[in-house]
Amino acid sequence: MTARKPPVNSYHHGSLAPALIAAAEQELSQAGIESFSLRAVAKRAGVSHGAPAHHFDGKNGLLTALAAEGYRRLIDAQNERQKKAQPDPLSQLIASGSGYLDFAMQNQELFRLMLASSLPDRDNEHFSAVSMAAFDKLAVEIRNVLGTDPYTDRVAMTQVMASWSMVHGLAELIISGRTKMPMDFTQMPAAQRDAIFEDILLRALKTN
Amino acid sequence: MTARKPPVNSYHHGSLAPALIAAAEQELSQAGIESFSLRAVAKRAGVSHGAPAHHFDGKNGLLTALAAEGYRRLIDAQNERQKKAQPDPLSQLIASGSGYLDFAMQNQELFRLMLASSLPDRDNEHFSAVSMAAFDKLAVEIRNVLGTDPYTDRVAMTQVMASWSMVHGLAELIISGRTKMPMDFTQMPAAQRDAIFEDILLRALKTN
DNA sequence: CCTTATTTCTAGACACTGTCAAGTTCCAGA
DNA sequence: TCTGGAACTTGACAGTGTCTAGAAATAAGG
Repeated sequence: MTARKPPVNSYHHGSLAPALIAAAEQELSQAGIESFSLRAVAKRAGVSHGAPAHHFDGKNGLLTALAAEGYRRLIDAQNERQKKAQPDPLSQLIASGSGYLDFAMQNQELFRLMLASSLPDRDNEHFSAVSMAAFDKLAVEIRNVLGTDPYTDRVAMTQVMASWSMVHGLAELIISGRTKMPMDFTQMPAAQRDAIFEDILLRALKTN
Repeated sequence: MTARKPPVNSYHHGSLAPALIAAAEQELSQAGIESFSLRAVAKRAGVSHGAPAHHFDGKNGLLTALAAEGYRRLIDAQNERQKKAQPDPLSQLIASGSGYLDFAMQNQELFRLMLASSLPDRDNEHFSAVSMAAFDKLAVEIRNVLGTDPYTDRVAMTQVMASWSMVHGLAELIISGRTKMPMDFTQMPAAQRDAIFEDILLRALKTN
């Protein structure tokens, strides 16, 4: 239960696991998912090529842990936006979506790993817990807007799916560079971008 | 300019390129993008492991050609839906979206290759031509609904982005199995599914 | 303090991958 | 018939993830 001792020699690192996660994130953002290499991560962390497998049970295990960490930071990014927004339910929902887009644009490869890749093990305990927490967050926000609980009301759950689809689709199109030609959001003043995002995200709501 | 002769011997296949594309699609749908293997494609087509590289200039080349073929069939799937729909612009737009979802659900790995992977070379001539054709199709449908051209009118282009985001996000969430818990579209009567899809897709439209 | 167990990490081997260069087989035009 | 070039094979290469055996360090028990 006590904290790990600091590294005292060159053989035993002391706390390799978090160091490997950090190295993996650097490697992921620079090399991309498709050419992500376990051995490159090991080299980056200064350990032998077999070390990561011992801590994370293989490549998929490391990517699963990294993706779980990503979900925590996705929720952080959403909370960050919501703190600056008006407290009414609708503003909070829009802010949540804006945070989703912030995270996607600032962590493109990590976002793709979390949501568009089949490499992470979705049955993993930590991963499914934190990804369900992200989903729950949206469900609560929708409930606050509509006044009905998505988990019991089918109309509200359809609203959840619509909102999620909209924000997720927009994120995917942006980070894959597919919006560059029609309207390049990444080269746009933040205020203008936010306004368009809000316009688009609001459409997912069926309030009548 | 004459058609290729049929294969007359075992050395020269005669028309290996399309055979490799077909083999690649089988391999893709069964193994998935992440573990797609050029050599497995070669084995499937009954040729040596170096043959595919000669025709498609490497793995990326083959996947690029396959993704381009996928776009053609995506457009086919959309047209198929539209033929059965009412001729008014709004019904045609919805049908186009439904065809998009049909294709995604029936060709999950191919869809992911086309739209969520960075493996295909998006600067490739054929690929960019056919993917822009798919985009143009949506732009025309939006123009028919709104009466203004997205390429000159910013509001209309925002409408294009919203519609695309919505249908694309929904497709991604479905094929990655992320809608299974809240509402499992794949285990649903087609009519009910279509109705929900229409409900969701219509939200992207801002008609007031 | 010494011995023993256990965890952490290394090192080597294995099968597999994509790519490249060189060689073989076949076709087509002169 | 000859010759150039296209189609395809073959072998080699560096790189990958995973597995196993072993070395190095810490922790536990006497």
